[in-house]
Amino acid sequence: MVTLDITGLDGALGQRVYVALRNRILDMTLKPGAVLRKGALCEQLGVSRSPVSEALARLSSDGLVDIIPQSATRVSQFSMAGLREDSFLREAVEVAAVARVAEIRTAEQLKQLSRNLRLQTLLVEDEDFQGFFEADLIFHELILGFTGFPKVALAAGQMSLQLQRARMLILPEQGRPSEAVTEHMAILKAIKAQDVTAARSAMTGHLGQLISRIEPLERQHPEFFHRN
Amino acid sequence: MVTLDITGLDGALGQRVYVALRNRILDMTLKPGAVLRKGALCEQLGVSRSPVSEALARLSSDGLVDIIPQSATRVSQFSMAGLREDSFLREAVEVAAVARVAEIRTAEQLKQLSRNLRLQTLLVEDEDFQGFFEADLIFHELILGFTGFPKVALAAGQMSLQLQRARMLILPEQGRPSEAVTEHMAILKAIKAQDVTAARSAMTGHLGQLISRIEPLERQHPEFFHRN
DNA sequence: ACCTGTCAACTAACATGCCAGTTTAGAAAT
DNA sequence: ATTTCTAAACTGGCATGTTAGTTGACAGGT
Repeated sequence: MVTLDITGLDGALGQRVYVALRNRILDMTLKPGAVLRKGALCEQLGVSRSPVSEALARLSSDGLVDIIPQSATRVSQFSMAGLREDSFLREAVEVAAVARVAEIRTAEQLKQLSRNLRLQTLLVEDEDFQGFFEADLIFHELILGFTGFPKVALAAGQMSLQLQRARMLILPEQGRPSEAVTEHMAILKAIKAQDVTAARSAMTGHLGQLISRIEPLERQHPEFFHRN
Repeated sequence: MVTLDITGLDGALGQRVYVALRNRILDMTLKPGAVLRKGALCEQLGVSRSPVSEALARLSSDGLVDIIPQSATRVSQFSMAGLREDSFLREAVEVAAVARVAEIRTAEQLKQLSRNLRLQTLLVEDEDFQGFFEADLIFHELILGFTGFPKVALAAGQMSLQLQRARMLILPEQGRPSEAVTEHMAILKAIKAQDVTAARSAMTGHLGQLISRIEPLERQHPEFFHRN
């Protein structure tokens, strides 16, 4: 039984249920194809069906669950085509963002990115891969935020939901974190130099690494993918 | 009183209510700042509060309405900053899309775009601006679709919701439709020539026209904008 | 005249009962 | 043993009663 808890979250009940379920889906605790029973969720969370229904509806519009009317609600499975689409969209937004940031970045912003990058280096040296994972996310969020457009980070996050979930399946690979740090350094270098073209291609190359590592997952974990 | 009707739409009640309200908001029949009363909507549509609540929740996550907890639900007002963000995001996606389409387009796809463009020319000559408006939308949707990534068109549409609404306020401008057709022709020409760089800059220039025409609206219609 | 505290009337959020469509297991027929 | 039909037990969608938080007006004090 998956443990779910909405204590410690704030906001309305529906919001809390949504966040709790979303986290469990994104960290792959709730596996693709798993059936979500409204009644069971209500009992487990100690709330009524209203907030649960609302949460499931939102997850459905996020593409994280599939609601089959009058039948069942399932955690959505991956489709490689869908993941490629998500990657294309994410790349479109992050590349546009890094291009803008390369033009308008301030000294203070460069300092923040440098600081994050030094942290990444240390975490990789210490082989703290969980910590590196988080620092990696923050590096990208910093760049997205430096566009001055808060919605850009939100949109990129929204489009990357399935990618983030699939990423959980990628086996830790010898030397990959260190490569990623090198790629991040190239991005920062281009931003610092205000070289828009270099920033674009550095980001394109970096993001391309993820989808190319996701591609093999369809053979490794066919049970999580749509039969096509 | 705004007329609302969900007959003629299919799907679940919540879906129909959502579409009906969404259309009224996007065509500016429901004005920014207008209060949406659940009770009134239920009575008017002849449904209970459940599907209406669901619809409002979805509109809220689309950013088309603001739900003030325990208080009221309002049609969201514009913020120029938000519109600039939407424009940035839309540009990121549509430019990436046109770049890809320039590379992979087929002869049949070129034919479809040419056909649409000829239609645009005729509609402008006939001064059928409503018809042109729709053909314009279809031109962009065709390009987005030709990426082979259905989600791209959906994402672009999602990001452009506020822009589409604001566009309704732009006064018909002498000669603008004909200019737009010229810009569309430049885009098609670059796609035909498989000139990725030209396609990107043609699309960038074209989309930049819209936001530059939206900018003056804040002075012309201050009542529709957030006080900042 | 103006600030302040209280209260009534409103709202969205939540709980729960009900209904209709889907699924599935088992019985019946072949 | 296999297929087909049927019915019961699920599910999600809808209606509606209940709760709790916000707001705005009004009364009373300064």
